[in-house]
Amino acid sequence: MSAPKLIKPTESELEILQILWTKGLATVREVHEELGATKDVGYTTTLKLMQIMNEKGIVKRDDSMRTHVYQAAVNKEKTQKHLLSKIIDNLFGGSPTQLVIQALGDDSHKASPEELEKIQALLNSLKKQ
Amino acid sequence: MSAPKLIKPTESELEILQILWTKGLATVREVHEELGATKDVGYTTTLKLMQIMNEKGIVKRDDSMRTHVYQAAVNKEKTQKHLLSKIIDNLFGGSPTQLVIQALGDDSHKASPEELEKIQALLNSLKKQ
DNA sequence: TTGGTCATACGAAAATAGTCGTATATTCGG
DNA sequence: CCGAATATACGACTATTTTCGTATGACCAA
Repeated sequence: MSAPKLIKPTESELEILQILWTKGLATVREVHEELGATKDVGYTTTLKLMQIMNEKGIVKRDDSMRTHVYQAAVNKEKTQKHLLSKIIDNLFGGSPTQLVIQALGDDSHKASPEELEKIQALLNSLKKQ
Repeated sequence: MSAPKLIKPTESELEILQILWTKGLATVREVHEELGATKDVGYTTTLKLMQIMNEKGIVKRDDSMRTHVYQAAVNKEKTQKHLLSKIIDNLFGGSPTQLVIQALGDDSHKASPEELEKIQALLNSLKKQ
């Protein structure tokens, strides 16, 4: 067995992870500027957060240059699944169905017809089993 | 407009809310004993938590008796929806579809055929719109 | 009535998370 | 070479959450 490594990123860390998952590689400044689109914090705050994430092993960095380059060190799908599992237990009493129903009924995040088809496809394959 | 009251229960508060949502009415001792099934904290910890929740308006209590009786003061579905919405943004980049896909693929929380039918039904009604 | 049990109140320590100021080093244009 | 801009390191302050010790009062059985 390799280390299971149950990571539990905080909310701020999750915001940064999202950016890294999208960009692949990024400097602190790049991350900070993208964060600036939604929140307003100082540059050193972002820096510190990313340093801590590095210590925790959530991100990796290449510090061979003066400007360090970061990337996510945790897998996106694994992290999502892990956190979601917690939420299913914590918020939906262990029932993923309840979660799915609430999610699909969320008016502020409507799913497009194409997305509905994706879900339908997945549903079909689950039914077969 | 009535007060929107955006409540954001912490994790511990959520554990307590789950119990109250299920039981309807409960004393601190009852909640604490049910909590004891999964975690191990002191009685006064549970008490304090519930007192704080009362101050925040997350729960209501009847303190006309020596032993106070608590109940949830926030709606279960509304709370789930609200927190889920945050998670969709925070963890799934705003895509409920991605969340649904991960949730349905969670091996540790399998959905039964009946539940899959429920989801199918909801999916059908969404497609019609 | 009195001691043991059980209840709430309350203060405050401990743990976690987020924020930023300041120091210091590197880079680069002029 | 010099100063402005930009980079990281790091300590410390703030806020929030979780935890529990202790005080105090009510209740009850012997």
